[in-house]
Amino acid sequence: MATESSRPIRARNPEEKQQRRSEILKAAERLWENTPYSELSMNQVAREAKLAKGTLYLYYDTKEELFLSLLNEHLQAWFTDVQDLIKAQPVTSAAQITDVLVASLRPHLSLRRLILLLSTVLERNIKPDSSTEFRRLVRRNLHDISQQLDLPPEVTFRILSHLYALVLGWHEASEAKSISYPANDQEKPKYERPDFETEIALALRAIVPVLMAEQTS
Amino acid sequence: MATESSRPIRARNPEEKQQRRSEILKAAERLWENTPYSELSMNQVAREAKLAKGTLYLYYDTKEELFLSLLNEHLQAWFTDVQDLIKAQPVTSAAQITDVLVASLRPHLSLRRLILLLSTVLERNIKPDSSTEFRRLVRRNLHDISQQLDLPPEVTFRILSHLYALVLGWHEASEAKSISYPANDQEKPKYERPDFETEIALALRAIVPVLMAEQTS
Amino acid sequence: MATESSRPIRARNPEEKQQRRSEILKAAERLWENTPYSELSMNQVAREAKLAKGTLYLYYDTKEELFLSLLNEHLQAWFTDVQDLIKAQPVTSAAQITDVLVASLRPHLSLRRLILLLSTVLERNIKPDSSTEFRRLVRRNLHDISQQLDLPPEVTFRILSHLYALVLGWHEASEAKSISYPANDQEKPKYERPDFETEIALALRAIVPVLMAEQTS
Amino acid sequence: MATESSRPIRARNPEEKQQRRSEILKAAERLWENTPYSELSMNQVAREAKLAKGTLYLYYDTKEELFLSLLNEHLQAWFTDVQDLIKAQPVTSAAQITDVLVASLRPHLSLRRLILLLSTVLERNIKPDSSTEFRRLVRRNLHDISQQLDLPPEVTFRILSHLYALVLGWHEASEAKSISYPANDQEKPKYERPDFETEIALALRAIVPVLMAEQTS
DNA sequence: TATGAATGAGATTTCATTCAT
DNA sequence: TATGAATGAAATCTCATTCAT
Repeated sequence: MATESSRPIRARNPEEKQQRRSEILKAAERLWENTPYSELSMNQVAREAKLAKGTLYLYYDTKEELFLSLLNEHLQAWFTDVQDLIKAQPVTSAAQITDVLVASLRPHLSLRRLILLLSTVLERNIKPDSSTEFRRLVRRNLHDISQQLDLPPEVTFRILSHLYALVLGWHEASEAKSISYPANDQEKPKYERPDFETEIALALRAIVPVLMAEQTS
Repeated sequence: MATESSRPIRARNPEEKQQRRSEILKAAERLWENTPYSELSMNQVAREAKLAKGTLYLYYDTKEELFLSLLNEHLQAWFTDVQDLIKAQPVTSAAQITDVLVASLRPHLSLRRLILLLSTVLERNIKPDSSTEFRRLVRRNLHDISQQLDLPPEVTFRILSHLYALVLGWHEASEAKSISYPANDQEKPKYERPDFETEIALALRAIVPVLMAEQTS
Repeated sequence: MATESSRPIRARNPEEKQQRRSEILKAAERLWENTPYSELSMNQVAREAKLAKGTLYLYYDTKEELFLSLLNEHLQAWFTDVQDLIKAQPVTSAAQITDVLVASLRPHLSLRRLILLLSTVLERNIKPDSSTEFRRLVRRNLHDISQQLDLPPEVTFRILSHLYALVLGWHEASEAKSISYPANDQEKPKYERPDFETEIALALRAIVPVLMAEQTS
Repeated sequence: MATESSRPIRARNPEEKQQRRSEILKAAERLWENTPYSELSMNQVAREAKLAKGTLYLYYDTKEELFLSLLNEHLQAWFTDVQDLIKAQPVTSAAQITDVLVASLRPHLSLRRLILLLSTVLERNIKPDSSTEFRRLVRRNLHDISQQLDLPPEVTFRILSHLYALVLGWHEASEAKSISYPANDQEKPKYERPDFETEIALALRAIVPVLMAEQTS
């Protein structure tokens, strides 16, 4: 009786388990929004999910698996957004492609931060299975998008790879507070801190035509 | 003689201290070449440098400071390489600039890995001083290079920012073994894994002219 | 079965936790019997208790807390002994009180050594809570004893304070090997090293009547 | 030239060395007045003495030796005071002896704190030589005093031993802030904190006659 | 399945002491 | 003799992960 409020209901069947995984993910998500990875402990996630630390490990083998899963979610959400945008309007020219891609990124700040993680932290402690699943997800969406854009998959792949690199690189260069300026720093930076979207748009607009041109050769 | 191996020479004057810092850095460097950050312990660095653990902390306050310092070294080495390359041959066109920059990166694999670190791990546990020093180094070299290239500093800054983003982004996409394919994976990637240098060259060649053109407007 | 030696049983409910605390205390106790405080490391305690170092810190915040707890135990044991002795025989005269107190100390060598610690080392690194708990223990027992002796609490308090001072002072003067005589010392001490019990008895026998007399005035 | 102000003059001959020892002792003394032993680092002593840490160790082998030396000084000063007091007025009765001893302690707070140290910390890390020297000092003064008081040395020895025990014990009970009451503690101690001098006087007054009487038996 | 105590590795700090210069 | 860098042991703390219940 007293236990009901203090203990979560046991997840017995697969659906309940999936539900539980999802709750954990949502908890991690909430914390991730305003906590950097290194300061975000499994303990906190457990507390936020109202579960015991050990329970987390029934659903995710490692901290990295948990965050890779989070990345999966966000990536899928973004892929969906991209596809929706393409469906909503004709996208054929290089400029249109660029615009759609740049616009699609706007609401996905968390994804951008997660992508940085992938490259460093998430490399380790990942089961081959999770890694395979991740690549499968990317491949599947890549394929769908290349069909929608009516481009050869190789070209789509390179475009998105460049986008990925730009997102990863520019995220850090523009938004991360890393090596930040102390409040009283006399040597203020002379140049504007570059804007994520502007620079990515500029770069993509320059790159995409080249990639599209290469296919014909 | 026998003593030589048992105790390091004491670093008394500033030069010797700098020397000792440098030795520690070299030890960290050797380990860094084949050990990921998270598996590289201060204990190991101490052993490799043939110093006591406590001594390390006389020279570097935290693990992060140590690696930021390593990044500093590599960055300076690269900046020097870039400047040497520019001196060695006329570099005026966008294509020439791109070629020089791309070529300069070739021997700096460690730098590329370190840059990834900066964006995630090195954000934390860094004294404002170290952060300031880091930015000063970047600024100084940026200034020098912009003079050599006879370009407005803002343009140089943006070019290098794009280079930075591309390095950061493409490093991960091409060389990192992250989310790697298990040996027995049936689903071999259909597309060639993109090549770091090729893609960066392609992108930079497309971007630099745009940036140089913007200045006149 | 084989597991029994590799991992301690987990302390889940409060009683088991108290049990675990007590085991740690017993381990500390065993070491304390033949190791001076400064040479007794938390590492050793952990090994002796067959626990990981970190586990110790789940139960005791600092080395000082651990030893204050040890003192608590011993003090309580002694207080209990005193009360049992008083119950066992009529104790009314000053002489009887003295005899009981002196006799009660005999088996508590560890307590005497701990009391010395209290005055120097244990002052530091103690949470207010622990300090309060310690004083509460003293007060409670003081109260009980004064009731048993049918003396005003103030008198009991002063008698025990003198006993405390004498124990602290004479412990050092008689048993401690401090500033000990080297084996080959020509200057043998001319006088007998005073005996702890004799001197305390002598002093207490002289003091107690005075204190008891003062109450009537 | 510049060195003169920044470096102490070299102590070459024995007098200069003694002088240097004395300076170190004075530095330690100044710090000891308001710093507990455990918080008083050799580094601080070195700074206070305007010497390098290593130099301290040319004059004192260990931290304990240094503080034993400090104790020596204070003890000698007190012995001298006692002897001066005895010379200044007739001291024959037990009461007079007690009064003189109690009065003599008044200005020697530092000594009282040092005596506590002796019993715990100073036991260790002491060369036999220092220990011998310490006992020699005690013996010499004991002898002188017993002559002045015209008492058998054994009796003087026991009286002073009791005094020592009382000082040690009551110092802790009355002055030390150990296990102190937090400011907002509701459970204020019901009884007055006993006064060092009052209690020692009371005890000594009761004990000395007994000891003096025993000699005749 | 759920729990949270236990683990153990590693980072960091402090400090008495040693030793090359 | 004087120096202060180097040592190394120990305390402390944090955290991902494991495992007995």
